[in-house]
Amino acid sequence: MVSQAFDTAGWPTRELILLHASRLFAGRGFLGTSTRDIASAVGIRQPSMYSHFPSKHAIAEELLRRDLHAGIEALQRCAQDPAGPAVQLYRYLLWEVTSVRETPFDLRALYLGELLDLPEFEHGRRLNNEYEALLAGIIRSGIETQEFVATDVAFAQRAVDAIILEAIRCSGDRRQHRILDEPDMAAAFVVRALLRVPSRLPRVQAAAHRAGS
Amino acid sequence: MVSQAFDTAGWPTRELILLHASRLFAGRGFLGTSTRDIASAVGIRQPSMYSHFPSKHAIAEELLRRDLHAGIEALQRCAQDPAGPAVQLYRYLLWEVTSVRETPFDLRALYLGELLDLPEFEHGRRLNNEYEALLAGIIRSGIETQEFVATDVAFAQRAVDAIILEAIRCSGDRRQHRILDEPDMAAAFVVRALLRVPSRLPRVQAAAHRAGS
DNA sequence: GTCTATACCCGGATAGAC
DNA sequence: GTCTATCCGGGTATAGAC
Repeated sequence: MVSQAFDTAGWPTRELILLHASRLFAGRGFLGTSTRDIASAVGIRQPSMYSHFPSKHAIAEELLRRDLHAGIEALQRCAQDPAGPAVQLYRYLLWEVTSVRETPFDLRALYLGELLDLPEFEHGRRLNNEYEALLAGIIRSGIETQEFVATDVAFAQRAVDAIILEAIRCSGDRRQHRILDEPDMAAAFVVRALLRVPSRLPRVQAAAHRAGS
Repeated sequence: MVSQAFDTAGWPTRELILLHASRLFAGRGFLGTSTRDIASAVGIRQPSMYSHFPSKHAIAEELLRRDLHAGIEALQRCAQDPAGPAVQLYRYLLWEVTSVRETPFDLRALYLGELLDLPEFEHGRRLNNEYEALLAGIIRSGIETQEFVATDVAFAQRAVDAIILEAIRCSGDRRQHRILDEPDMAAAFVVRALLRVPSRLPRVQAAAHRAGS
């Protein structure tokens, strides 16, 4: 777990708190990380954090909010693509896995741990539901137009989520490069499993890479 | 999160500790669950736990050890099947998802949270590596015999892991029945995505269900 | 094996000087 | 905005009676 490789010179303290908190949460969980750990990673004293965030909870909430807003926007954008559900889904997965690879934040704790189950993260849960509904919409339309196999929508959505979450898991290991967090591999795996005619995959890929990716 | 539905009458205290601890870990994480919470769920006082386990860590370790031993055994058994890698993988997934559905323990925190990253769980990490090596072996042989698509072994293994982990995630929600934790759906999704000729899936399924499932 | 009592540390958060 | 000092609750674990 190297997790640096980003130039943090000149970042405002508030951003540094978000950055280091996300990485500490990833390693020890939200509840396992203390505000003292975060402050010490940033290089300030523990009470100074409270000039930037009213509570530890607020730090995680902002990380969640930023990430889910970006995901929801990307999904809405992809869902408008006239090339149909398979290309829409492929494009979204490319965007998501690329974004996970490139963000300086480590988002693992937000979705893999207990965080979203804690009662105080009601707002994050609402955003997450909105996100999942958009994803389910693309999948449903693919099943209805018979571009995808006739499978249970909820099941297919879970399977897609599973691959996205695994990409998030891998992003923590910055040792191994380009495994599941290789955007085209992840997107191809999912779309191939869903396409009614899997041999159409190369055409879907080509369409997804054409135009404003 | 209802999580009961099992008759715990007559269970020894030690087993009750494991049961309730697993469920509390699932909801608040290992580090977020206190020994007081566990004791109170079992119906004893907090120090009484130390007659059964030398530490909180030892409780999680036993849960890990039991689950990984069972998984490793099942993988070894499936890997000997003469019907080939696709059937071996399909059978193993059936076993795994069924086992996740039926166990009274809630195993989510063991694999989804920070637990395996904590330094004190070195033994669990070793077992987990052994488990993953066996799974990778089946996948590798499928790629070598060209029953599976020519893909990166590590990538395919991650994808299979992703689906198993999602089944574990779903098992917590005992509200929604039979979604990703429907054994045949999970197994079919994975094997279909890996088969070089996806139309062979029905034959693989039939073979997997024949004989000592 | 279970209890009460307790040691001792570390958690989040606040007050108030600079 | 950052600091020192501090409050107070809750954490794991142990001692020792029953």
